[in-house]
Amino acid sequence: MPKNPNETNKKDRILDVAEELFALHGYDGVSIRQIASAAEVDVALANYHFGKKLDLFRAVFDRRAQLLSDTRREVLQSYEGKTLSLEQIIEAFLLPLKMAQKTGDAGWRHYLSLLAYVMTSPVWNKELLAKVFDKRVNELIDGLKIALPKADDEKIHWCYQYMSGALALTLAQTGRIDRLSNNQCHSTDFDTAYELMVPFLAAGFRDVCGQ
Amino acid sequence: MPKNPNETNKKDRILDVAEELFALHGYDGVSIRQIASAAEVDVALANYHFGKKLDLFRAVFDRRAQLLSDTRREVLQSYEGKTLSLEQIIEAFLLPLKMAQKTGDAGWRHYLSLLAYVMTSPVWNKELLAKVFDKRVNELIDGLKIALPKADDEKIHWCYQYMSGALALTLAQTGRIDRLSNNQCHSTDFDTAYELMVPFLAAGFRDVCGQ
DNA sequence: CACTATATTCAACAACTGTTGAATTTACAA
DNA sequence: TTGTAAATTCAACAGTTGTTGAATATAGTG
Repeated sequence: MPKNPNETNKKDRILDVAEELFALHGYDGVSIRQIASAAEVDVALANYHFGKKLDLFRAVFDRRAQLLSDTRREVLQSYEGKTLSLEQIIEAFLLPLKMAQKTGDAGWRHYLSLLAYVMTSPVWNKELLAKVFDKRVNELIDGLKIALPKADDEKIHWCYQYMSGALALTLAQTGRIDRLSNNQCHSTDFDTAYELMVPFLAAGFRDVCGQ
Repeated sequence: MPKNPNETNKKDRILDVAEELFALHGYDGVSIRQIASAAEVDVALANYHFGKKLDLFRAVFDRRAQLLSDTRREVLQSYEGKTLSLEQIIEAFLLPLKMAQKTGDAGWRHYLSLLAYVMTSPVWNKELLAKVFDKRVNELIDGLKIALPKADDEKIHWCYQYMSGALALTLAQTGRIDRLSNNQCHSTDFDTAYELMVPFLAAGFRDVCGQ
């Protein structure tokens, strides 16, 4: 029985299950048979719909990546013309945290964990992130340069990486913060993570990148 | 021919090669045969020295983990009695960045990438980090509570996670900052990463955690 | 030298991997 | 109903996986 009883479409079921398992165990940690089995589907069906395993992985990644990148563009365009504040740029970058809580479904949570896996992997990083996200990211960095005019490029890029890392570890939902805090904090609490991360990062940017 | 021509000990060669390959492709992305082949060693030898694949992975992780945790303890003990400043706590946490540059060898760089892999993985995180690192980490968090007396525990734990993420992505050395900056910045430049990360994080902590 | 423990290799196992072609079922339009 | 394309299953392939037991080599000791 599939987790979402409304989900009778086998093609989508394969994507959903693959998304969850890839996020948890990585690309090489999951076999097509495990995915097919969990989706209650024949092994050959995944191949019929998505081709090779690598193509299935790309399909899983791309499904929500485009939506994420597009939403980021919309957010940035809503400020059209006006100069973006530092906080607004950070909020646009942290948008993934907002995506999951809006719908509230588990699929997005799994996907964001997968996104963290890709962001922190030396191999996937190069292949997958560039295609969909780089254009928006360059816009964000250009915005940072305007919002922090006194900073040189090197400092901005390093601070951007710190921001990216803080986001990635939160998206990963490793459960570590739950353990370290004796269950006072929860990995899945993206609301609190977002509320505190914005001022944390803004203060860091201002301190390192002047003014 | 092994990369380090002085390294004739096959047992150590297996560890070195496994360290590099596990860091790059993850646990499931590397086979024992690939490791043995790269180390120019028979497949069965890895099993003879380290047992099962999982034990080999643990051996690779533990080799430098203990040294890292011990060095952190020494740093913290050197301040014995005195109250730690926020910057000193952050510096103790960012110690891994210092370990690699001190020796300058590639082995540490590979290991830190592996550490990032473990830190960001939902499964390894739980199994490996707790054993060796949790004691020191709790000391660091206690230090943060003293250095930031007005902050409640929840905020400190979240800020700690942001710090942890910023460190992890840097340790991962994904090469993304190199591409985004058009090779102005380099993933392996731990010196610059450290110099800028300390004030960045300190400012974030102070802003979110009062004082 | 002979003895012994350690180190290393060889050959093989059963299980699992991704992938495919043909057969079968289902959905749907004419 | 018949015809047709899409969806799904079945069975099988060649290669790879982790692991092991026996055989051989090496190093060090008496």
